[in-house]
Amino acid sequence: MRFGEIDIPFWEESGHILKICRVTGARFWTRDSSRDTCGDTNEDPYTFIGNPIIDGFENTGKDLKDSMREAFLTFFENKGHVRIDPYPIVARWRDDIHLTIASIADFQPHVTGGLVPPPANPLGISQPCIRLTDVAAVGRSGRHLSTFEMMAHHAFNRPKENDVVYWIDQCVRYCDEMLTDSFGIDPLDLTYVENPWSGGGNAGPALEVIVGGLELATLVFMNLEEHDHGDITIKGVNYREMDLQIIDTGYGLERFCWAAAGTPTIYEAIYPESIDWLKKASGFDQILSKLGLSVDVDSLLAELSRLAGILNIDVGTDVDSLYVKLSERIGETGLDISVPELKRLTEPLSSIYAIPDHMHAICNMLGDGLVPSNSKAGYLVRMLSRRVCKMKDELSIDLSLADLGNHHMDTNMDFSKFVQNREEVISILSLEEKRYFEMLRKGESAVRTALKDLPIESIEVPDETLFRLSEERGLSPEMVVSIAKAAGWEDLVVRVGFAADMASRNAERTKLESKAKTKKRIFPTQGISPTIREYYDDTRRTKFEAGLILCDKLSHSQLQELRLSSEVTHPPSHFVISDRTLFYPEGGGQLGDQGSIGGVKVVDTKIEDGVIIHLTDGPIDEVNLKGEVDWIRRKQLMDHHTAIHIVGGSARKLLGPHIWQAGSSKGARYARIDLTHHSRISQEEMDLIEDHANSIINSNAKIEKTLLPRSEADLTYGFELYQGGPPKFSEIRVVKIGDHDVQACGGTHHDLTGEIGELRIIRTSQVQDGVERLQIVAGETSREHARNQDRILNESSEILGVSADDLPTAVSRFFQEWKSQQKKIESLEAEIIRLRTTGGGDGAVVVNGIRYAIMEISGDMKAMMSMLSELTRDKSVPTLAILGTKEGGGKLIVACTEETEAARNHNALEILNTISAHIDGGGGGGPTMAQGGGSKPDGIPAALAEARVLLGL
RNA sequence: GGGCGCUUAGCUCAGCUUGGAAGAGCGUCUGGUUUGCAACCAGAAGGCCGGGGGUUCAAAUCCCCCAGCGUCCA
Repeated sequence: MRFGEIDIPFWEESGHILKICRVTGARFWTRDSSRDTCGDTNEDPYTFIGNPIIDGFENTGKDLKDSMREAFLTFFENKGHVRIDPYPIVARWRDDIHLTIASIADFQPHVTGGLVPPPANPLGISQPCIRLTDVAAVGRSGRHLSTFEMMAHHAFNRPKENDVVYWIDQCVRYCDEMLTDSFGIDPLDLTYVENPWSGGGNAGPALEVIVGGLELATLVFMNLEEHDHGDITIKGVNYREMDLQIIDTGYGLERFCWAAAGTPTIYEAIYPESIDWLKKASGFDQILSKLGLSVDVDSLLAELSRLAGILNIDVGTDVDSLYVKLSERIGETGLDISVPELKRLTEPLSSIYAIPDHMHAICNMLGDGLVPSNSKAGYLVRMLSRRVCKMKDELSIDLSLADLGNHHMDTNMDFSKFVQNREEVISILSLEEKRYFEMLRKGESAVRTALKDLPIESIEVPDETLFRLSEERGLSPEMVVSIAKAAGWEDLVVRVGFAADMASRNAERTKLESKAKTKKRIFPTQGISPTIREYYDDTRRTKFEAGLILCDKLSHSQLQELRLSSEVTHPPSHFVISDRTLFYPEGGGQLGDQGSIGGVKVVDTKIEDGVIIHLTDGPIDEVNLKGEVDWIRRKQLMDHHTAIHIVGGSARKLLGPHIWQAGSSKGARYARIDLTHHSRISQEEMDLIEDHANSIINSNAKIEKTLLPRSEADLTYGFELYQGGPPKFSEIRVVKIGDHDVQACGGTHHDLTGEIGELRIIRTSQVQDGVERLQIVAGETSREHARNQDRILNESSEILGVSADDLPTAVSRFFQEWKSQQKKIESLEAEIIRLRTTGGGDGAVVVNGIRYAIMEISGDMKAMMSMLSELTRDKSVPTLAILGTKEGGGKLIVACTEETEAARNHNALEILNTISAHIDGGGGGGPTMAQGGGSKPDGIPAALAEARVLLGL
């Protein structure tokens, strides 16, 4: 049997026969001996529209989803599966994806990698998921969703340990029984298509479960992992059998609902109220009646949905050519509609369908405490919000994004389960809409500037311009064209196929970027067992003894790859590895310890594969080492680290559950913490957080550090634990500060908060949109900071001769005076120039009707320029002026009155180039105006003298 | 995480490609005009061209670093 083929006793018992699909060539199993397509081809239209294939569900919308989910979970509970609560939609336990994209994602990589046991085995779950790869097709295809729930039953087997819950045969039996018995699907309608699955380093056989042209579920039997010497080769990659073999199923809740409701599109099955509401708000009925279609609208919609489902809409699909195809296909069914008519109907309709879907995703993400941003997961909420804003504007709906949010939460969600409160979600939506309008407003002038050289009668905007406006300003090609039309370019249209080109351009770029960078090993740590870490036992101990394992010189390339922090004052020359140590290696944002070991100085400490590396300023020649950690530095690092936890907890308490740690750094001089927050943190909020944090210090709360198994830690504290990022080990070190804050953390902390003394938040800044950085000093650095501030104040006020209290007023007064005096000097200089130039000025002679003004003046380039313009402006007095100044290394200007004898007879640039040699300089300009400078100011008189000789004066 | 862009008058923005006297519109002020106006006419004030380096005789303009803001992609 080849990989991917599935032959189980169930097939024969239940009367399934193996067939090859006439269209796709796929192997599939069916009970229907007359069937010759697998069910998922472009020749298999939906059969359930207007004719539900799932029985027993009368309702629609949220109620339908709730009862469908319950039916699924109950079925599997009755089959011995434990029901598990869904995980958050923001996948904070993973660092490879931002959002939960499948039920199995909940258990990756820790459970699927065998590091941690599953929460139950077997288990049933309905996991809300978000996938944005096909977001462009949502609302158009009739079946695509960005948010959906993946219902699933999972089992984790270890066949080598004789621990097998169930495998392929039993899994298919469960599936088949549920679909036919519980949901009343006609067994003859069911097909199981063999379609092996591989991805993310794993692979296995899989079955797609198709009913009525719709893929209702996928059953994956994950039993292979990538391995260089594996004996199974798939697509050129070698795989071997895994110790852990996983039943990974996925049943589309919304698709079940659709099949049970039989509505024209999936959207009407799950968001019926929202769609009716949006149709009313947008006057969709009027749009329809204006079209004056001769055909019945409902049957047209049903037909559209069936066809749009078959026509594959992918990212980058060219929508225009799709319309042409769609119109042709509808024509074949006897309905007559032109492409423009079709567009006018489906454009607003697809928005009405997509808005509830997008709002569902948005509310889920915000409810989970996600903050909109211009990068990472936060960008995904922003992108969806902007899509909704745009669709809503195009529909001319007089509702705000917040209105849509309120309606959606009322109609389609049970918001009580979310960490974020409803008011906060609404205020974030209002903020996002404001930002959207701001972007549009700024976009208008950007479009005008970008198009200013484009002829007004143009039909197309250059591709490059559209790409740039889209990437730099967030303006889609449609927006650009509509703005440009309003500004005068009335004939513009978006080039056919442009969207597809832009998508493929992005795809191309992404491909180039995805060259995986693997973390390189810097030190020869292979074969060395992990160093025994003694710094956790007693955080106050500074002296220890250890045995030497390895000491070697640091190579040049090692030094370069180390990326030492600025707190490392001496460059290291050697590295030392011992069997045990008290030195804390850089990790979790806390910098490495310093001190001494074996008689040499330790300038920094790193860790690689559990082996701790002391970076030293010299070699070690003894085997039994004595080490001592620099306690003053360590104490300061602990002050800062514990303070960061306290401040993070305080911010969370005061600002809300959307506050997450987005990064942190703790050095000896100061520490900082990056927090997700939707607005800038004000001075008042900063003060409140500081006060709250200091009250925690003053309460002298106990700091407990305990080691817990991952699953136990998850269960006890939830995902809030992982502020510092996804956990990497099966055991979690939990640092709990009284009742204030609890986090997974490997850093060194005090035992009591009072040991810090005091902390101060000295600065806030924005790292990126949606992420605020707080700079913190604690303990000794806090006092140092205060002293330093005092010193700056004292020195400044001493210079001005005022008291520190009067500093702001004094500085402002001096600045004002400085500005007005500058003005006065300028106007006085101008006055002097006027006086000198009226009446010809000194050194001016008139020859053949041309005035020659050649003189040295005292003043800068600017003064010289204004004098020059005084001299050469008046066309009734043709003038050649040559001015020089000794300032700035020597400057020369030559100019003649334009359009006069002076300009016809003389070339300013030639004169300048001849005389500028005297000041060792050069210059440039045109025939009527040239300027230059040099580096020998004393040559100015000689230069001017030569000019006189040159001109024969 | 990876790009790209922006920062110039109180506000909105040109100018940067190709270095050579800092611009427009709106707003403000003064004067004129008008029954009236989001009116018109004439004039004026208002700029560390984000900060710091560099190249150059000369930088808003070219190069590097930093900061703030925006945006796209993952």
